[in-house]
Amino acid sequence: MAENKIMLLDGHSLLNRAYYGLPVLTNAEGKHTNAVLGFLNIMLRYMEEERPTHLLAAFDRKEPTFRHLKYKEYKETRKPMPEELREQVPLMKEVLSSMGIPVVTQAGIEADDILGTIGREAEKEDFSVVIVSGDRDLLQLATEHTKIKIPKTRAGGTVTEDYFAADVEKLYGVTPTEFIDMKGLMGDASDNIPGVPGIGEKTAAKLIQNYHSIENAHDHLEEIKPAKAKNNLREYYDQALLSKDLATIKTDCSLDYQFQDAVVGDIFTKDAYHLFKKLELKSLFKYFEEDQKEKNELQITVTSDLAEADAIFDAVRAAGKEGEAAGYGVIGSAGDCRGISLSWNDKTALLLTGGLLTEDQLKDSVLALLAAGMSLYVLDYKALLHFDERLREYEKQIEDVGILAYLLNPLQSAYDYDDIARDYLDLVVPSRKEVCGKQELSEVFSAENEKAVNMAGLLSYVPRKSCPILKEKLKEHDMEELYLQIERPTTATLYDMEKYGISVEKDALKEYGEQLTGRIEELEESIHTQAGKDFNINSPKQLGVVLFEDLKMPFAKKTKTGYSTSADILEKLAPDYPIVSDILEYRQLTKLKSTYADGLAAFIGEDGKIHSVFHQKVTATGRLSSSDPNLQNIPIRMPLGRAIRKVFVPEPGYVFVSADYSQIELRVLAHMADDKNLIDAYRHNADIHTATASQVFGVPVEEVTPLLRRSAKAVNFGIVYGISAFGLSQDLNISRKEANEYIERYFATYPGIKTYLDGNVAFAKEHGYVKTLYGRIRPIPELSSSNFMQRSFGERAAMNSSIQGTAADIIKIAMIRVSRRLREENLSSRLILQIHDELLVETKEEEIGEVYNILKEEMMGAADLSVPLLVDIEKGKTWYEAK
DNA sequence: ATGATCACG
DNA sequence: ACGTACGTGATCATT
Repeated sequence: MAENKIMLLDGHSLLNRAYYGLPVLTNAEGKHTNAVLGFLNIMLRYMEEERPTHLLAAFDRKEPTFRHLKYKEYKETRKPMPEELREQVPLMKEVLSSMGIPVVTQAGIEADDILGTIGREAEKEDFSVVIVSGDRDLLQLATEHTKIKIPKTRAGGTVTEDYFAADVEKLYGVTPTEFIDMKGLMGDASDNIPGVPGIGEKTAAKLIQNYHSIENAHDHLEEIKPAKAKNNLREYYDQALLSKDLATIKTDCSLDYQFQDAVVGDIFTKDAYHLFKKLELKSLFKYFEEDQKEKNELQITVTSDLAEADAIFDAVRAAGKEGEAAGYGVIGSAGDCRGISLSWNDKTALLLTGGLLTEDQLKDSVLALLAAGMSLYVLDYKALLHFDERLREYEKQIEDVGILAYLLNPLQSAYDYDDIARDYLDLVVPSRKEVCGKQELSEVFSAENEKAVNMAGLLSYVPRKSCPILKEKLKEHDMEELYLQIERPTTATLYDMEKYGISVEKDALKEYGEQLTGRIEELEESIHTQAGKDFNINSPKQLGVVLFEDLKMPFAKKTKTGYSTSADILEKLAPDYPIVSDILEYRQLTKLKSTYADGLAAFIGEDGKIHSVFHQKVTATGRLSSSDPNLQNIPIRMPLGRAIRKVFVPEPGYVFVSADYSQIELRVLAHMADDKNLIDAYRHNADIHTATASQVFGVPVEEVTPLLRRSAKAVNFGIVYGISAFGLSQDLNISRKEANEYIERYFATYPGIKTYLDGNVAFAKEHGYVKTLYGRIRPIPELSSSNFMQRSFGERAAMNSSIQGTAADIIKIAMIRVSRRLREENLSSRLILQIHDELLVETKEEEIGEVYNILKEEMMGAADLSVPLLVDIEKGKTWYEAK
């Protein structure tokens, strides 16, 4: 018969260790989960290692006191537990209970004593015992049959120290019992055990090795060698005995528990699964997979037979006639399509290409479903437009569940089928990565690959099942109009921009890069000469050492890993050190070379164009983002960088027309805050930074100096970012006190702004999110943090998000209307880029006038605010000239 | 994979 | 006392 083995967990100690070992982690609701996750990881690992038959956790009854906190004279020395950890204690107990693991707590008995008592009782019952704790105090409980496991976080991973009695003796030279006496002598500051003054670890170990107990040592007081130890032991004998008592873990408490309850069963229960799901402990989902598999496995019909496919389309169409919608997904992409996935009623089918069934046939059949009035639910509408752009004609019959999920919570990192299944269907399914690895589904797909078939089925099953749920939630949050009027129509616009791309003059770009290389080599040599040695200038680490150690420059500021060598620090040093100016220039040029000259060149396609990707489900605020390459951060501020825009050119017969909103965020703020003063300034078409300077600093407009204007501009920016004195002081290189005065004067000038921002933060604290003018939400979990820094961040984000988000909403409206006008008026000009507050239109030369009008009208008219939305328009033969 | 840095709005 | 401006993506160095 297998031996019984019980594993005892020191609840608070492990939670504490896990909390400090892992970075902050929260779920979408803002619940902190890092300690819970860390605890579970340690627990699961040790269960694997030890294979215990029994398992339980001990917690202190009340506050996560450490031992002896009840002695109030020591209380002050103990730091209070951070709120983020405190809130995880009840959570952890709930998690353990859900896994069927007993949580033992008892009034007036500390966790240590619970562990000690149960450990000894278990030994008596012939269990082998494993006690897991982050606290070395527990070592006194080690015996021949009781092992103490202490997890330690070291350089990323967790390493474990295992101690039986013999191991304790080997390490300290004393038995576990003697360990208590040793501790009584040396004390423990972190545990508030006073010990004997002047006796540290060395002396304590020697005394106990010789005399085996404090009492016996005291009996042989005269023999004790170092006079200091002798005298102190005499003088502090009572304190030593008290300390010993404090350090002793009780093993004879009266507890209410039964070994039977601690028998390890299936810990991955349905309850645990739901709790993990709520907490978004994604890394643990895999443990449930085996159990859940049967429930998740879809009944999928797989066919590439033409007649069978027709029958399926007929069935889908029939469901459509009944008012049902179908889920739709594609295996592969245009020109490389392995098949499509359809879900309707409770059926799922894969129609594979091959034989008589072709990609075009499948596309046509799906289009026919739409033509018959059927609605389709999809995971990624833009991707499907790339597959078959005729779908755009049926936009109103297509729902993009990825977008819906993004609107409901824009903070998620992904909105793939598995994320939506998990979040809205309570379904844990293998992720894309698990099924395909680094490859595409179309590459690994075959009808025999069960996992791939299942995943392909999910591509239509998940959107069909989840869409009604998502739409209901969208309604609850009043975001239906945002979705229908703004988000859904935006998708096709982005598709168009991706498809058209932008032409780039390859040779000019190459020459630009070569020009840079020449200067970079010069600088590199100069820097190495001045430094007196060769080093990698691109390595902040090496650079920091050269500047602040070798050359002993001042203003050394540390980052986590070394000295900060950021531009704002280097700029302060540049006037005094020529090498620093060279480094700054070097940095600038290598950035241009690697990211732009070389980086962009790698994306030029056979058509001579760059087709960047626009993301609609990425940002927290509702802005778009761009990648592969990012065309929203092409240089413009510095002349040399700006020059790269010369290589972006329109197609022959076209010019670029660029239209950008003038200070849209500040105008949005003026409107939303309804601040009379700021609204007035905009209505009078004032230079807003000058007007702000004049009012804030109390000087007539004519007397506003460039410096004052610059300061006012920084304040205006700061307001939009969620003002902070520190941030402003950094930006303007002034003292924090001065920055504070600027801010106060600003708020005195524009009291409506202050009221609005405060109100926004208050709303966010109450609801956990902020809203834009068009109802878009941005959750801000940091606001409930007890950590000052995080909470402050949350407050700034609350102030900024509704402004930035509303501006983003407005620009999307403008984009939709501009592309609609261009299309409806049968113009050849097309919208090709959006850079947050700017639209770039590749404009046929004969259409310049019309395009100007369309841009002005639609951008200015995109929103009806209490201030005018001004738009600056320019045209040019390159992007450089159009700005 | 993560952090530092820097390009843009 | 705490230590930062808001929102992105790309690159390089380093673990």
